[in-house]
Amino acid sequence: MPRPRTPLLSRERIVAAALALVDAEGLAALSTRRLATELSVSGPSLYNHFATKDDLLDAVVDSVMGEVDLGMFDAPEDWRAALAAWARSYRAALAAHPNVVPVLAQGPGRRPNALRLADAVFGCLVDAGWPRGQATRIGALMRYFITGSALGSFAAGFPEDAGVYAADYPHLADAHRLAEHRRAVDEGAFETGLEALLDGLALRYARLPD
Amino acid sequence: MPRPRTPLLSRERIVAAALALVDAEGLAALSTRRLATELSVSGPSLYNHFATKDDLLDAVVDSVMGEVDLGMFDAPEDWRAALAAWARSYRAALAAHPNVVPVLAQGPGRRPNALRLADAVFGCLVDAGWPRGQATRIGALMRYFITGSALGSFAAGFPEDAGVYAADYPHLADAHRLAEHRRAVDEGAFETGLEALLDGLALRYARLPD
DNA sequence: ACCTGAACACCGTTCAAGT
DNA sequence: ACCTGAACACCGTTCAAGT
Repeated sequence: MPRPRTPLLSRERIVAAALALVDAEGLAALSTRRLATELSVSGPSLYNHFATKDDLLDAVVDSVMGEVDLGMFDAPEDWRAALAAWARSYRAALAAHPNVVPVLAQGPGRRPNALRLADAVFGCLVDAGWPRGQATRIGALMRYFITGSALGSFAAGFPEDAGVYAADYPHLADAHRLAEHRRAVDEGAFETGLEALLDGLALRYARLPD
Repeated sequence: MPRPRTPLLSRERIVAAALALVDAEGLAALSTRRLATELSVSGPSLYNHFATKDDLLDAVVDSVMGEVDLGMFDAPEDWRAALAAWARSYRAALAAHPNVVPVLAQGPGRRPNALRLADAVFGCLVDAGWPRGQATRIGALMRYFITGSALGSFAAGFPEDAGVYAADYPHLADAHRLAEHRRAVDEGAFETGLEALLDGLALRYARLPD
């Protein structure tokens, strides 16, 4: 059935299926052949819509970045509130798709939504009076913290098997129970870190010469 | 030449070669067959020393974690200074091997050096008087920030091609020059973030009931 | 115990062929 | 323009065979 009158595929359909696959089974499960099967199509068909698998992955990543709200930068009350709101929106978008974070954390590359995000954050900080050099560093360090917090659950990274800890790691005696509170631990750590970070930055802002 | 009298391989030799390969060409370049060739051995030979490729990768990751200094936790003067020294040592170890960070950021799993590290940090905070719940969150948020900062250079993530930014991303007009200052930007962002984070945490520590 | 070659079920990608 | 099957050079892993 070559060349159907109405195309079987579209970039949107491919990206959606790829994201679903990565969400459900991880980055390693995304193969062009597997994805094609999922779309009821033969492997090479995808190459009519994307030049390479990396190209496709770029589109998947940028579709996740597109979910980040940037509205708070349109008419920011103050930089701290805008940054906090943006950080929470950013983290929520990434936490919904943790398996793509390693790719997206490599930097914006040429992905439009990633560049738009970087532009908005930097612009807000400079408009608020931060020197350009400092604004760059703050954009970077916020990204460090947010991507790091979405890269994988802290709590889920510890084995539930209590036997792992006994004797060798005395302070981790209760670590096997982290899984129960997985969500609360991760969310609490993010909120604590975000507020601490903003407090620390506010101290520096107050010291800025004007 | 099967079964030489002195073994051709050892776990150490394999891990060292794998790390060198990942450092030089990235995670994607690490294949069992390629690694075997590098070691002048046939592909399946590796399976005498590691059960699977994932097993081998675990050993590679833990060898990097082993480079992190934990000595500052032996007799810590104060939690803040110890945490700062540890964070810098941790980041330096990861920044030397950025390509393995996505793997290691998934959590400690059953890797001994990763568990030892988590144990030392948590123990230091609890000994300093932090409540256990807070100590857990601080351990998590520090890891978020440190792994995020080592996951990929912020500066290097922006294309050097100035044409990418023109018109569409007005605030990023100078982003193409980030590459020149790559190291300074990344280091400056890490230091600013670390100090801000610790300042913010110190504020909370001062408010702790005793 | 530790290495080998052969084999299996997979990959990403190219390309000529179809309509 | 958009899909197909065949083909190429790769994967991770198993296994029987060697010493």
